[in-house]
Amino acid sequence: RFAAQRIRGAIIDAVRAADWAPRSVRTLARRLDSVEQRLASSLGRIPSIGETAQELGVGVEEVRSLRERVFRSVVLAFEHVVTEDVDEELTLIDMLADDGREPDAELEDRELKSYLREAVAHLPERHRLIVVGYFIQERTSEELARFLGVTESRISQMRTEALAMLRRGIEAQYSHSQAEPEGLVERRRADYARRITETSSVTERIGERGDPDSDDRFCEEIDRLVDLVGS
DNA sequence: GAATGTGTATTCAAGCACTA
DNA sequence: TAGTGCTTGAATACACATTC
Repeated sequence: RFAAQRIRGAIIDAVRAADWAPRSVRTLARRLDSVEQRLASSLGRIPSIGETAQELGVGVEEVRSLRERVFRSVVLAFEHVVTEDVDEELTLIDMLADDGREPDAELEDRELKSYLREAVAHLPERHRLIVVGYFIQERTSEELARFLGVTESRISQMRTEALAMLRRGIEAQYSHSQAEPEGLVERRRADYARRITETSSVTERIGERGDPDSDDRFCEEIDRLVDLVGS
C-alpha cells in the first residue's frame, strides 16, 4: 500500500507533465465540443466527422488531429487558487498537508515518481492514450474503442498490457541486470527500460520537487491503476 | 530468397461483477 | 433480473526475425 501511494503520486505527475496543449487548442476544442453537441441535438444522432468538419469549416483530417491532441492533453488544477483572500492566495498544492516523511524516503519517492512519469511517457502511443483516457479522464472502454477504432475488448487487453509494461519498466530500474537480453521481446523490454533511465539523470530525478498527491477525487480515480502497478 | 518461427494486433464469444 | 462495463481465452491474420 505504501508503494501504491507513492506510485499514485508519480502517475499524477506523469499526467500533469503531459498537459502540453496551448490555449489555441483549448479554444478550438471548446468550439469542437459545442458544434458536436449542437449537431447531435439537431440530427438526433452523433454527427459524423465529416459533418463536424463541415460545420467547423475545417478539413476532416484537421478535426481528427484536433480530437487526438485534445484527448491526449490532461489538465489538472493543482495551481488553482482555493482561497478568496487576495493577500493569501493558496493553491491546491499549498493546501496539502505535510506527510512528515523522512528525507531519504522523500528522495526515494521523487526518484520513483520520476521513473513512473517517464514510464508512462514512453509507453507506445495507443497504450499511453488508454492509460490516461481510462484511469485519469474516466473514459469508458467504449469511448476509447471508438476513438482508437478497435473493439472494447482490445482496449481491455491494451490496458492490461500497458500496466504490465509500466510495472516491468519500473522494476527494471531497480534490478540492475547486466545480462544481455535474448530474443526480440526481451530486447524491446530492455530498450523501453533504458529509455526510461536515459530521460533524466539521478540528480534531476531526486532534485525535482514532487507535487503532492492532491485532489482526493482525482486520487481515487487512479487508485485502481496504482494498486495494479504497485502491487 | 524461401521457409519457418515468433511476436503483435485484432475480433469474437463467454462469463464475471456491479447496479438500478 | 436485465443492462452495462469489463476481462479473458481462443482463433486468426499479419509483420518481422531467424535460419538454411
